[in-house]
Amino acid sequence: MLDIRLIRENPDYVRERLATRNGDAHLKLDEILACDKVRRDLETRLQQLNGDRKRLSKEIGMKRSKGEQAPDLEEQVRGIGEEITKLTEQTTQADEAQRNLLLQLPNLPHDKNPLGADASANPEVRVWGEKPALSFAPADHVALGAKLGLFDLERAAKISGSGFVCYTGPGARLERALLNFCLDLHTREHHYLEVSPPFLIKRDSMVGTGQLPKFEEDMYGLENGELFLAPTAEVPVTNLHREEILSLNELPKSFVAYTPCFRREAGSAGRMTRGLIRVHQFDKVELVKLTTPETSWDELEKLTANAERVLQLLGLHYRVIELCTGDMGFGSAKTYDIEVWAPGQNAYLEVSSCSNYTDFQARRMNLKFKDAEGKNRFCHTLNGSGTAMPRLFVALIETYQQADGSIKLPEALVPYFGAAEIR
RNA sequence: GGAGAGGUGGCUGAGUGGUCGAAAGCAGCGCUUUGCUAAAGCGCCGUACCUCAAAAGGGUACCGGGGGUUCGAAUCCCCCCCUCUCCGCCA
Repeated sequence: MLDIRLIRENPDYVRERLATRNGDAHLKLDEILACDKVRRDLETRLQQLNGDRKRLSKEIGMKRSKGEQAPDLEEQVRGIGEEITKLTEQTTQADEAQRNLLLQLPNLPHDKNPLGADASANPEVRVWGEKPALSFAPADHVALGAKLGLFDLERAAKISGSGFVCYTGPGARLERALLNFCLDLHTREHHYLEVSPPFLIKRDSMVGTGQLPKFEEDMYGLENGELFLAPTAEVPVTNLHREEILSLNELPKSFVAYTPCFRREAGSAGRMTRGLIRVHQFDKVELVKLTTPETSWDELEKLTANAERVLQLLGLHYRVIELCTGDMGFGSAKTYDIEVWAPGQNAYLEVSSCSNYTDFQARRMNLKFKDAEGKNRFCHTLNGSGTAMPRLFVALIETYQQADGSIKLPEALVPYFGAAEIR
């Protein structure tokens, strides 16, 4: 959520920054400013009336204690009270209207972000490794999975519909190995605190990280819309400290969490959805940081490097791209995507998206910290997947496939998988 | 699911209709004194919003959340949420 004061004081700046995004958010500013004006006028009048009532009621109390009556005063205050009731209602309405408008606005992109309308304008930041030179035509992960019995898409569809996967045998074991590998790496070497959060999330928390109110159709909901299946561990983990004031010396806070993620993926059928590439339920190991505004940009670089380390240790070729203003997610001020090479797809797959949300989520969650001067300020929040499993799984088996259709696993994974190859 | 107890400022904890935004203690910040790895004394010490060009200042709201009674609610009434104890059920 953007700061209403920033909007009020620098409307042109905010409008200009929002206009670099896709969408029409920048056109809503006038409506918000008008609403803000109405709200403040109502509030000022309401406060005057409350003050009057408070003062006069006190006077009545004093007279009563001296044994005097004051029927005329009481009548006057009663009248004020009726007006207060009316004004309170109007003020509450204006307040809610303003908040609802603000919740529709995306975050301001960072001033230095590359400008652009869509993914084609995303600059490549760096590349690690090289495309593996296979001496044979690489098989696609769906074919490899069928041959080696790694997963069963048909039967998963029988149980739950299309877009679900059931890992089987060595596939299920490989999935588990990857999760444990990531969790161990981020806890032991990168010193993140592991948390295992709830997967069902209240509406408030979904609003806190920005999934709601705008993107309800992307979520799975239960209990008449009061609970949602977590679309990413970002939601429960970032909300851990909502409504809290953290002390300076405990920041930055770094969390790593494994959760399954549930997404409707509404409207994305048909494009790059083959096999495991885009499914309704997938496992992910997520990184989350709560920082001060002063350190958040450095921390984003570190978090991204931590996420990249997973691919480096697994020997997977990848590239890092920076998202241009038009391609960035709703709450993000700056995002790096990590895309891993998948030979069977002959394409890069996004496995990790590392974002700085600045104070956008913190304002929604009311998450603050006490700075060196003792003032309370909003935290910055960051998150990035330390990797979405199905796609990592795809890149891994496609990269390490052998001519005979078996898979030779990278060194780092062998202790987790318990064998060096799958055949 | 049933019965009971409770929810007050960073923490502990007073406060049952009016001068209570709220005693006291602890923690924190500042100053003074004494000196030595600390003590004592004094002062400050919630959040949000409104007002003000800004600072200073002023104001309003907030005692789990919402509604009600009343001239006036932390305090009385109703509903909800959460925590704890006991019982039931169950992995």
